[in-house]
Amino acid sequence: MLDIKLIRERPDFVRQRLAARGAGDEAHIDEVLASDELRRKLLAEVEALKAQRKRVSKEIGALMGQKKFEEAEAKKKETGDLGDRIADLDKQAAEAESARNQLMLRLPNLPHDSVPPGTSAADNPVVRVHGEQPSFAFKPKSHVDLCESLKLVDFARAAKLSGSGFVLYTNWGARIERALIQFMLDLHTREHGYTEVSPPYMVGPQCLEGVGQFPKFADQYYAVQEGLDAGTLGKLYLIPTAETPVANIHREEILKESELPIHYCAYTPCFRGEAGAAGVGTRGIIRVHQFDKVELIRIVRPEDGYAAQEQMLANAERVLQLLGLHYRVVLLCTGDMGFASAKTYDIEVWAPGQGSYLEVSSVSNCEDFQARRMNLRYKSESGENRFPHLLNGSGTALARLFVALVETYQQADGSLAVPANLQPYLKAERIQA
RNA sequence: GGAGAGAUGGCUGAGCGGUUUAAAGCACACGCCUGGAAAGCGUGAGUGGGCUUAUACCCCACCAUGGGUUCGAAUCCCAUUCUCUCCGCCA
Repeated sequence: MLDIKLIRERPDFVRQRLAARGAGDEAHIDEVLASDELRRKLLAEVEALKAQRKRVSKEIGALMGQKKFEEAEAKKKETGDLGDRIADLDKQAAEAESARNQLMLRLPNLPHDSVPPGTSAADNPVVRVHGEQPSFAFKPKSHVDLCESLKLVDFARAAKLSGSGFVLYTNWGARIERALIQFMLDLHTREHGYTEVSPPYMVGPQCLEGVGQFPKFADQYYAVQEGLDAGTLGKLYLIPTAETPVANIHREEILKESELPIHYCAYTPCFRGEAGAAGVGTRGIIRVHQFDKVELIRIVRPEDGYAAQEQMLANAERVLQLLGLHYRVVLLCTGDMGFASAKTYDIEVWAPGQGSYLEVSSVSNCEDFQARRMNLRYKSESGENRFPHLLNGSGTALARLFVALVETYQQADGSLAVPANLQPYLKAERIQA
């Protein structure tokens, strides 16, 4: 959520930054300002009436205490219709506030100054490239074929269980998945200073609203219903990312400045409806309804936000470096950034069988956008309550990492070499059919 | 799912229609006292919003949440949520 004071005081600046996203959100600023002004006008009116009611009620109390009942009755008549007028104005003010907030919840974050202008992924500058595309003496196969031949994934039976877009990892496939999760959690907790948490995989809608997934993108996620009780539908949602529960851990709290920075990492499965995405990259496990991910979250002081983002990016890159994978880092342009983010880097890993880069990590600084939505604050040394910066980054997403790993380490004989840093976890140097 | 108890500021905890402007204690900040500290004494201090150049005044709201009764609700009524104890079911 943007700061209403900023919108009031610098509406042109806000419009200009929203326009940079190219989604037309700047058109709503006038509506926000109108409902905000109406709300304040109504508040001034109703609060004056409440002050009056309070004063008279106190006088009535005093008269009752002195047993002057007749005078008290007279006073009661005086305030007779005050209650109704207050109730009416209260309702109007609440409606104006609600209208303003509904609009505000649908406004995305303002892009940071350092974000390049652009309209699509084609405009994202490459920040750096790590390593080189591996060369093969043979034509590298797709992970789909490798998973079939090495029996890492059973696509047909996954579809039998859950329909398309789901993965049944089998035998070494399941063990690789687990090894990767364990490897990443160990790296981030032991070497990068994150505290591991294991959150619920279902959360209430306020958590999705807190990080900016609701209300605008409510059609993207799985709502849960308990048994056959339709009344429970929408009380809980399957998490689309660990960011949803973990970033919300301290919602509505006032932290001490000395508690910052907070670093969390979490493994969770992620569930995404991907409405409207049918047919797009659906072959294999590149785009699926359920995938695993190790997520990094930081809660930091505003002045530390952008330095923390660079560190998080480095933390995520380290995963790919240790696995010996070729990747590049891109900086998302204004038109390609997510709703809540002020600045986002993507890490794209090379998948030789696909002949393309796959997004495995997205590292965002949401500044105070999410903190405002979830009312998360910290008390500064000087005693004022401030909104911290919230950062999230994948460290990294599985499925696509699995694809890159399998396609990169495939051998001429159809077997799979295990990268050195994964061998202690898999207790194997090579996997064959 | 059944029965009972409960939810008050950072924490503990009183208040159960109108001198409550939410007592008191702990913790916190500042001051006095002291050689320094402790103790003692004094003062201050919650959150959000409105008005405002203002972090100054003043005003409004907030005692789990949402409704209701009343001139007036932390207090009475209803619903909901959550916590605890016991029973049932259960990995």
